[in-house]
Amino acid sequence: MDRVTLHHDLREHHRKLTRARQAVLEILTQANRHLTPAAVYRKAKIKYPHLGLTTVYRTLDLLVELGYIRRIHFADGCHSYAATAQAHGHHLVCSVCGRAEEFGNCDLEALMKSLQAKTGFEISVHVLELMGLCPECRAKSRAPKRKK
Amino acid sequence: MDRVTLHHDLREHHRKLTRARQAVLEILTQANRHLTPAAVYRKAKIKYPHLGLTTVYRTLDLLVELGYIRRIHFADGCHSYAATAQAHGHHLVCSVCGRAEEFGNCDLEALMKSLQAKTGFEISVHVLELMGLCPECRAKSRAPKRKK
DNA sequence: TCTCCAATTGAAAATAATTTTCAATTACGG
DNA sequence: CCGTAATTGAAAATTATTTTCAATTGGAGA
Ligand SMILES: [Mn+2]
Ligand SMILES: [Mn+2]
Ligand SMILES: [Zn+2]
Ligand SMILES: [Zn+2]
Repeated sequence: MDRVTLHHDLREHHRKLTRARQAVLEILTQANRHLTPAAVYRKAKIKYPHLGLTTVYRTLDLLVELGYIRRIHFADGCHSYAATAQAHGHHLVCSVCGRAEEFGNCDLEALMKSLQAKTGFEISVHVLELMGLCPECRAKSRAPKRKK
Repeated sequence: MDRVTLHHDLREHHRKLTRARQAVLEILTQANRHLTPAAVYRKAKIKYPHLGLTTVYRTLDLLVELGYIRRIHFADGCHSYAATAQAHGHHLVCSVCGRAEEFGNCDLEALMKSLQAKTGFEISVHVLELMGLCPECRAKSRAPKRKK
């Protein structure tokens, strides 16, 4: 996941390691939460002022392709991104603060087997995303409301 | 799922049963596949020429809210909709023809329990979507390629 | 270290997608 | 039927995303 690995992966695809790419990945990796393209742009621009929004869009696509980040889907206001550490990871997202926790072991084998048998579909991809309250936001929401 | 049920559900929310709403739901229910807002508009407009795209967007939101349809997410070109028969249904989508097969019993209890314990998150919502080839498209893709 | 060139970039413009406005219309409880 | 809140669709406004293209840059190879 570090710069070296990225550089390596990029080389394999005949792509270059650029400041723009480093900035975008860095932002998402350190954010520990999901971010929209616009938010990534805003934050990354601080580290690398010359950055353009177009490049952010292109970079997000690239990083998804390489598996460094994943697209998060919401009921409304779709399209946010979160960093991934695992090759096959999913996210557990806090609906209040946006924190995105990665998890693997999405054990869907049994379900998929049974569905393949029942429907004849040949399943190749799955999208799994869990949403709720992170421990911190959970505590806050329980705490007695203060003034007003 | 029929008109009567819809009328009833709408009444509970102080909403009216209109031709536009009937047209949109009918299209999605009979389509047996996922459709983008624009596609729904195109098709529904045939049954009800006076229909406006704005209304389609509003209606899709409403139907999702009432649980008659569900939003389908794709890696790219997000945002399609598919009808649902079950209160808690997910979709198995064919990546070639778009056919959307509904399934319930998404048995994620064990996974969620384990994650709640491990992370402290209080999980309340989950998004699960499976993609692959439907039996028909599967057969076609296997069949020897013809001319050219 | 220097060269060369494919890959990359960002501004601007073009598109696509979605939402807001608002005056006219319609569903439906009474 | 009436009265009225809900709905509608055209047009305009916003937002989101993609395309263009000339200038710049990373990095493989000399
Ligand atoms: Mn989505
Ligand atoms: Mn489920
Ligand atoms: Zn939180
Ligand atoms: Zn198919």
